[in-house]
Amino acid sequence: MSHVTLEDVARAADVSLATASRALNGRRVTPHLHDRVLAAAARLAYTPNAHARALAGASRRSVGVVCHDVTDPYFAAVAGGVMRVAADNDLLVMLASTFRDPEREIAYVSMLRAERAPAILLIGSGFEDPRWERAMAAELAPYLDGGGRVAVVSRHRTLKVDSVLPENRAGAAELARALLGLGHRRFAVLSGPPELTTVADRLGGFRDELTAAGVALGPGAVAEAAFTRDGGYRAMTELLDRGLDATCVFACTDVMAVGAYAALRDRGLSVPGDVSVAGFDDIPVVRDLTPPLTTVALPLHRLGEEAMNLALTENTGRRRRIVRLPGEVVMRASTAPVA
Amino acid sequence: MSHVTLEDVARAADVSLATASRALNGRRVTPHLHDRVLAAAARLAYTPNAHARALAGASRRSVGVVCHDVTDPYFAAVAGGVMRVAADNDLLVMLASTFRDPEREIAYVSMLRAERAPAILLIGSGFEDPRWERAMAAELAPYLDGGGRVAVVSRHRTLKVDSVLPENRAGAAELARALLGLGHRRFAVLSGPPELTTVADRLGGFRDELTAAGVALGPGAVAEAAFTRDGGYRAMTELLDRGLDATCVFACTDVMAVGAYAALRDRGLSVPGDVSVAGFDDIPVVRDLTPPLTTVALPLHRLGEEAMNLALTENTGRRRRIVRLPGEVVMRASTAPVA
DNA sequence: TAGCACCCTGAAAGCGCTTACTGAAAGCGC
DNA sequence: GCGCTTTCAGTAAGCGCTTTCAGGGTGCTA
Repeated sequence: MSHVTLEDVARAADVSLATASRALNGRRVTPHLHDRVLAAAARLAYTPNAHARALAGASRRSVGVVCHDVTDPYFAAVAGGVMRVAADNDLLVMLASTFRDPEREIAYVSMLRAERAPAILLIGSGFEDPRWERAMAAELAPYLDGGGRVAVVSRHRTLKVDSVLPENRAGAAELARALLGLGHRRFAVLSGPPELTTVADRLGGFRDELTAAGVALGPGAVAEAAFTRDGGYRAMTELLDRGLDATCVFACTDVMAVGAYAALRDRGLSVPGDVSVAGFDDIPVVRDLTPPLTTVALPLHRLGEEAMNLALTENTGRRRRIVRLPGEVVMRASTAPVA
Repeated sequence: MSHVTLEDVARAADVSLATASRALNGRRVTPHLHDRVLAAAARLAYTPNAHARALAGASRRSVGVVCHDVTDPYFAAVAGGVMRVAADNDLLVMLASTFRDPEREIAYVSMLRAERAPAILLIGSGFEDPRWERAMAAELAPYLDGGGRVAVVSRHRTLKVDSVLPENRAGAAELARALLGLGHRRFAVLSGPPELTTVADRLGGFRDELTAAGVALGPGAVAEAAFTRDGGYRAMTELLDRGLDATCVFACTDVMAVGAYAALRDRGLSVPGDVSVAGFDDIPVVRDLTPPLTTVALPLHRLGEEAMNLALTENTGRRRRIVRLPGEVVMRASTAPVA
């Protein structure tokens, strides 16, 4: 496990350590020596030790990212934006998937802190648990004090850091209007874990708009489940078992809508013949479903890109920066006018 | 950007650096001092500097992973397996998405080498380009010599490292048999970039099995495109434009099959009424397509998990380890018997 | 030719941590 | 009670690199 060190290179090139370092880092060095160092480095297959560099004070080209689940198409898309920016800037991404475990999320932030990553990204809805919030804030505070930058995507309001926020509430409201415009008056909702802020926003925006139009969303019309395909399946099935009395179902995420399609199909119901279905996010696959899903399209890649932009640039102002990205309702064939 | 250091903790606890270090690392220390150190560390919100630790010789808990595109459901699923094992072992994952750029892949391996990651995973088909192969081998050799571990998933044979190999050839052959069993005799194939080894294996296995059954795959029956949804769309459209003369289309990856569905739909053709379609991989979404896609199911999560297992354990033998994971043909409604 | 400014190179001081190694104190048998 | 082992805290030596600082050429001006 012995590595070629800068000292080896310097010796091979018959120069001092300092010169070797300078040559490799593109500082001014006599061309002659410069070439000799580079040749020696290449010959010895020298790879600088990133730890030593970091310790000696060189700035690190890395970024830490914590998300719920890389497997989920939503996060995969956002992560895609992150990776794109990272690749364009030669950054190393330290990615952690917490599998939606709040404890693990904090543990990972701690690890990233230990790595002295200059920036940390938190991707995905926060947890509305005061204890968790306090713990996370405590973890982040010294990091921020130490000059670390933090950016969050679609994250709880109470974390006072730079944020990228999809306009969940407005998007859901707009979707509600569009659905009302199709003549729907009886709705059902597939909701996610109530402690997630995203749920509160989307459900809230949707419900408020209905209320404004004089349409009520009965307590039995909302089913909760995990933000997964199977969660959507279960929630839809539950609604069906309760005796669904709705012409339109709103799934808080597209992934849940996919499960809902399956549940409806298994019951022999057709979309949108028997019931219209709408989702949220516009993950890549939903346009290829049959029927293509009506949804609120979020610029998923941009969520990741903008977060990286926040994380990579110093916040010079005194206030936290917030990038709001609007969603756009995309009407597809999964929603039909009420007969 | 000044951080709390171990020295600060030691001073606060009124012990020596060594004692502080030992206490924090769980070495034997008088309980009294032990508690004092831990209390001081907590009070100061101390986070050890991972670089300093690594430099001083502590083993690193990290793994480097390079894949083509985290956005792709196939890689997302494999990465999911990787992240799961990482989470269970408290490992930090340094993930790079190369966006299918061979140069970038080598550049990332170099970065990972600089990070002194104890293990590197290469996920996704290799490039059959001798120059690239040589460059990659040159990059890997000193890393392996230095005690680094490398594991690859679904990767070129010529890279002499521990590998996890989905049985592409056998899987494609089995699929071909199943399709022949349905009575199909005229086939078309949506193929990927020919320099990818995965393509060679899947196409080769499929074609050989047809040949063995006395069925030929004409040159015009194969369309090449990128391993993406849009690639599948384009390849399918191209086949259609050529005047598709097949009862069954084999898409080398499920993602391409998704695009093929769309292309067929746009031409008003039905699956499997007008043409049967089969894919490969069994990415999560294909069972929710209409009709659900016949495919060769690979244990995607396990690909990632097994690779991690290889990467985390020392190869004690002298030969490289190979874990072969078989695919299983899953017949769904996208393929029908020939009338 | 002497003097001055400049540009490069090399020597050396850390960055924050782990870990021999050293040494003191305590426990044991005889 | 003396010399032995054992236990555990402290001292200090690096890990590999960047960077400051000092010194020695070089080219210029006077």
